[in-house]
Amino acid sequence: MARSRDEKRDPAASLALLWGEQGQPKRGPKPSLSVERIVDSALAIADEEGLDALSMQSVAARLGVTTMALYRYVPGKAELLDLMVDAAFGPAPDVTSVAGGWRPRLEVWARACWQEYRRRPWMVAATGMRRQLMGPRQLAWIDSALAALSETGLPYAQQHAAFLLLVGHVRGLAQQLADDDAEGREEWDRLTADVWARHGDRFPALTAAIAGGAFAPRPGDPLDFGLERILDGVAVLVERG
Amino acid sequence: MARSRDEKRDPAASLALLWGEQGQPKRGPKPSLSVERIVDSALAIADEEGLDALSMQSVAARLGVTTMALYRYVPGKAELLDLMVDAAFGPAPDVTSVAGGWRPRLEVWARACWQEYRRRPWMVAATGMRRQLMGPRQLAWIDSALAALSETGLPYAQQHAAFLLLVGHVRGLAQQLADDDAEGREEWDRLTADVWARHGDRFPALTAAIAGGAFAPRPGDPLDFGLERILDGVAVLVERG
DNA sequence: CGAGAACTGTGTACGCAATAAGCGATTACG
DNA sequence: CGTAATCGCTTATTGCGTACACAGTTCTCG
Repeated sequence: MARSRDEKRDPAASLALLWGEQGQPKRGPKPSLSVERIVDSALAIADEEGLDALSMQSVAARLGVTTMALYRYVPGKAELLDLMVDAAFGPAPDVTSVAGGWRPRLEVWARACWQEYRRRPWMVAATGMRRQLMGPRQLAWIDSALAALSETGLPYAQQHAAFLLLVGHVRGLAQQLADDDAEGREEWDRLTADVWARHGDRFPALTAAIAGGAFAPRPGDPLDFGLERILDGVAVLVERG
Repeated sequence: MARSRDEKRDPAASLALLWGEQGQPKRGPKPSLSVERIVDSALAIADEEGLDALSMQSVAARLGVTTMALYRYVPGKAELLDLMVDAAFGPAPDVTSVAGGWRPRLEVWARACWQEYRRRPWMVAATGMRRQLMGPRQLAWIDSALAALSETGLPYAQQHAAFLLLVGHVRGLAQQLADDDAEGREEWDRLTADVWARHGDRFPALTAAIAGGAFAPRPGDPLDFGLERILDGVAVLVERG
């Protein structure tokens, strides 16, 4: 029930690849490829042409080999995606060097995370479809955030919950804005306005909000509002503690 | 550039379908299907077997027609998904009847929204891949939340931002827990523990958190923590007013 | 040094998915 | 009644993921 998405995926194999735990072969011809080169090509394709353009064939073509050659290095597309997801993020920010306690550190972390999602918009779609696998990069980011949170003195359970809250905000925003810079934006706005003219009267609160400019593009980083609210909320909890 | 996901999608057609704006035919044989029946079948398949099992063929088979028959009613799979996403949510909660001002109302709203996501875990994946389209159900939910938020007296822009924050939390949590009740959970934990034993020393904060039980399953609704934090944060803003 | 085992990239082929095009049957309007 | 619109269906195309077997390459062991 509802778990079919993992049916063709081998998490153990992904993890082994992720942590470099496959002993390299002793005999046989020199490999002309490597897992790393394959992942790099896949990332390049996703960056340049979007996730839809990512296929075993497109990756192979970019590397100048046959499609099936990839299967000597990677069990299948699902596992390749696992590797991409972990590799997509840059190195985790070193938050311990930020002065001012947990709050500014978390802020720096959140902004860095946000930057990564903005840099690779396809990540939202890629991770939305599969359970997250614990790769080295992923863990480094988590570790970095938890390091900042540990200074709150909150119980560990609440630190974890706060972390999830923060990531949820970043990811949610990334999804919200995933296509906002794209050229389809205009058509979208036109269509929405059209729907609006036709049926707006059925939604009074929304009508008022639109009239009040709630949906107008605003200057500044869209991350800010939620970030401040969340940290305020955590601060309330810390002080109460 | 990263917009390929919409390349094969006709948002105008989706909207027309969503709002029932396609004049019904005058001549020709009686249709044996309807858009509604198709969407219902598609929802049933997604609910029972997951998003991966959703194909034009599976929908058609469930309805006892050929695959191509569906194309008389729906332009393509992308548009069918648009319809599913809007139809997946039940009617928006009537929040105006909740006593106590904006805070309890928003809380009720968020919990209702959370329930909907829990009921249809595939929604996270389905909406993660495509820009949200404004369907009637969708708009009703948004309207409901904005109605509650309008009582904060905050500027409309901030009401909107607070709304996004709340949805982000709900969605983020839904994704986080999407497979948690599934039978694959055990293998997952085993693999993660294994990775942990091998490389845990590289992540001190994470190690401490795990030792402190940060990742242990906890009683109570996982939504609560973030919900309270967010509302606390908004409350700070309101009082500061 | 020579044999075979381990490993490489490749060619071919299968099955599934989305969907374009065209066919005969059906039905309301003029 | 005829004709145009519309139905569901058959057939064919395209692209995908991947199983399988083959031929060449390199290391290890006898």
